[in-house]
Amino acid sequence: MAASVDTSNSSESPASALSPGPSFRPLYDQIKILLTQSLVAGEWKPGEAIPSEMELASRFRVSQGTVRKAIDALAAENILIRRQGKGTYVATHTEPNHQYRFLRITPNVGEMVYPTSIFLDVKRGKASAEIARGLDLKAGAPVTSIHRVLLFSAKPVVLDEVVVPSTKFPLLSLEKLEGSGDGKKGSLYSFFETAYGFRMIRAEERIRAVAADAFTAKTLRVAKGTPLLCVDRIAFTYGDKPVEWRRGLCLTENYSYYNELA
Amino acid sequence: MAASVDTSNSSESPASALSPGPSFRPLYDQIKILLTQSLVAGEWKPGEAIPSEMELASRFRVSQGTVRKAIDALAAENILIRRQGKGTYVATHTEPNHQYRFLRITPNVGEMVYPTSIFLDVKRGKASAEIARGLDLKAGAPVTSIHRVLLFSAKPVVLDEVVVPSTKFPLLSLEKLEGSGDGKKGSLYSFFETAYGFRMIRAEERIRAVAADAFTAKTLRVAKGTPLLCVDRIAFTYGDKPVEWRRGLCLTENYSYYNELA
DNA sequence: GAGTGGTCTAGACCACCCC
DNA sequence: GGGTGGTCTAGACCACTCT
Repeated sequence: MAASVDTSNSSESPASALSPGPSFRPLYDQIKILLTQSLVAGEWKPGEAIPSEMELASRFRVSQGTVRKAIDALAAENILIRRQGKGTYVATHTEPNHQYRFLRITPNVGEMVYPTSIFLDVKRGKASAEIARGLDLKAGAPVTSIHRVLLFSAKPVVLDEVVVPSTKFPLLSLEKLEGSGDGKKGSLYSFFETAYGFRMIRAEERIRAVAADAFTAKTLRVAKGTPLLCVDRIAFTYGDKPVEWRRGLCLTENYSYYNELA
Repeated sequence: MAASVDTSNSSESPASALSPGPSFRPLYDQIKILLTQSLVAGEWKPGEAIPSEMELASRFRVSQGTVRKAIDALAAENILIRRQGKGTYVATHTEPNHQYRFLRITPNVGEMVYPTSIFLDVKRGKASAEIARGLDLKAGAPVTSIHRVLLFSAKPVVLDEVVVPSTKFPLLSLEKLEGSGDGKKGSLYSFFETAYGFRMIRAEERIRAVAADAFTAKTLRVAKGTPLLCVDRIAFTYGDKPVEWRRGLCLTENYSYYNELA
């Protein structure tokens, strides 16, 4: 117990000796870190409720308002979800709302439609230099790659290659992917969460335009050389650790990549 | 004065009769709206400081904490900027930090580099159906379009077409664009702000892959048919009013569109 | 030192959910 | 009715900037 906080916020204790030092850490920031640690440690699992603000306040020996501000920050990052009158929950890709949180491919016209997956194969191999760099692995480290096609309104639109470190995702196979409840429908992240306990909280993407090669063209049923979006993604879990590398080749005839700039 | 607020927050007053009605508007939300109105009315101009939290609190007859929460929201939307010890300022595209806030084209490797503009021409014409829809105009309304090339490290990378309603941007010409202090360097939005008082606060983009046509290919010095990113953008001012339509054709050999998903 | 934003507290009360 | 998040207040104190 007695998990109280560094209330003596004076000049001492550089904490981790980085840049000259902020030499000042707001209390709510320390609380936020403690909450994140509990999340990483698995104290509260995705979908579960965390303790009430009052309880956390007394546990950390701060006021409710301070806990509140810490939770606000985590909620803004989509790591926690507040539900008035019920409690605060650990976000999960399993819920319908958050199933496709990272999906930016949308129809050019009409209502949103969500894709279904067709898995082509699952292979084990060695990380290329590019992938090793992105996933923070040694070059040549064992990785597992998944190939799939995304169907929108029953038509093939995206050819995906998904690469994860084999050590973190053991026993990954076609059967396991298709056997899982949310195989065809439901995002991969939902599967990663339930099957391996990895929750993705953030991702970075780089988009380029490329010409379809023979295989891709055939898979997406277009002419070789057709311009496609090439979307490279790195996804991160708690603690900003990269876990997944992904390359999507996307036909943008009837769909496009939507983005809001603020 | 006496600009006080609807403190009687009871069930009455549907305000604008939309969905069944939230029938509850937090005080800070009303304050936020009042602040936005002052912004729209030009009471405080881009770059200027707004009154202190204390002063606003007494003006609106609420506590400092409530004003604070309203300002927090506007700061999160990049509409206001807080500076500890100095005051709260109206955000502007003029400042170096915010000059390229909406620019997502970044080098594949190495440090960020910012583009310079070469203006090709400025023409007046009528809004196409697509543009009229995007800018919320009548089809055929008078519009002014700017063509420019963006040079990164002195090499042509983007061919831009920028369309704005002529009524809102009168007397727009090549000379005016190039004569302005920030003609070649500096974003267009900086120019729009100083020359016409329009500040862009938000934008929506749709990205597709296309093949370069003859003119574009020549301009970007690549082969006709080269795959390019086609980035369509609509930019909005205060009150979410669309003001600018833009289409950028982007060579993604050494540059790519970067995006963070959270 | 005066003024501004930033943190923290303690307590009252409201809106929502579920029993 | 009791619990949870959400709003609002009033006041104390801290950190930063400028003069």
